[in-house]
Amino acid sequence: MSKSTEYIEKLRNSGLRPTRQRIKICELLFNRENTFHFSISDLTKIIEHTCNEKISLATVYNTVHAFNKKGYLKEITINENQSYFDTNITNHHHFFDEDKKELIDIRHDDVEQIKIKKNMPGKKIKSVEVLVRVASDN
Amino acid sequence: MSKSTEYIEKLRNSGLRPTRQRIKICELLFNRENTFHFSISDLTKIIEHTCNEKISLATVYNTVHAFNKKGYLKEITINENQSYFDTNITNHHHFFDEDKKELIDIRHDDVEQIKIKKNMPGKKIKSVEVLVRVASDN
DNA sequence: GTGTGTGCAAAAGGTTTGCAAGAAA
DNA sequence: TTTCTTGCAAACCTTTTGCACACAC
Repeated sequence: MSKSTEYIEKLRNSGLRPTRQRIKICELLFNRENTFHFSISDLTKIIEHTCNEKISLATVYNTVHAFNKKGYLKEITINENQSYFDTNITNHHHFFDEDKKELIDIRHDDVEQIKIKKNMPGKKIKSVEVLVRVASDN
Repeated sequence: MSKSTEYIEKLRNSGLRPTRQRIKICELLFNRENTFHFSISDLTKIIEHTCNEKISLATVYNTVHAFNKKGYLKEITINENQSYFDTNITNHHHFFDEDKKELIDIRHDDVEQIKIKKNMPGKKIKSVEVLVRVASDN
């Protein structure tokens, strides 16, 4: 089965119509060896550079949010005045390189079990996110 | 020594001129029992409601950033499309209540030592931030 | 008086929205 | 044909900027 057919199925299975735009974005995001961290503006630049087909900004936003909602992407929590997303949806953490403004995955196994000795009555823990900010030694 | 005099000293000691605006913002932020989490728009609303004196938006931004730089405030990392700050500058973590969109401090002691088994060559760890997202049980 | 800080309005940057036209089912 | 999706432009919100005026020292 070709990648493209796979994406069409994937979209259809989650109730999203497989449009040209969504398939293209699937290819750009998920046809990769490694985890991919990106902002919407990163993604639109990639779209512009890798294809003749143009996708409107609103559609890129729609699509990324739809994928996030369906669990194909994970939003990353850093304060950089714009949203970042991650194609690695497994439970893991991040280094944030303050110099290069770059995110690096920390495998879940590379962080020892985090124990919170306090809880919030009536509330359930949805996620535990660790962000390790790093910068040049000097 | 009155609170106000205290703030004047504090400002002067860190090289900030004690202006009317800065003193007022000190009073609103630091004259509190508990930790205070806020966005700039929260703070401007408070200024509007608690005093006749008006402070321009640009000055609020300037002041909060100056206080952050001097270490009187700490910026909090959550993705809410606007910056949040914390008057608790000690090393600690947060719950984020997804229902009420509210931050709650987790004392440093309430989280067991976080060990990262991997490191970034040539980089120094600046901070380790844990965000625990919680939501209603049902 | 000198240098810093403030206020205003404009601009910038990211994101959302409303709506008409187009594509999928 | 019905429903969902796209594209565009305008609107929105937060944050930053430039500059003249005011204030602290």
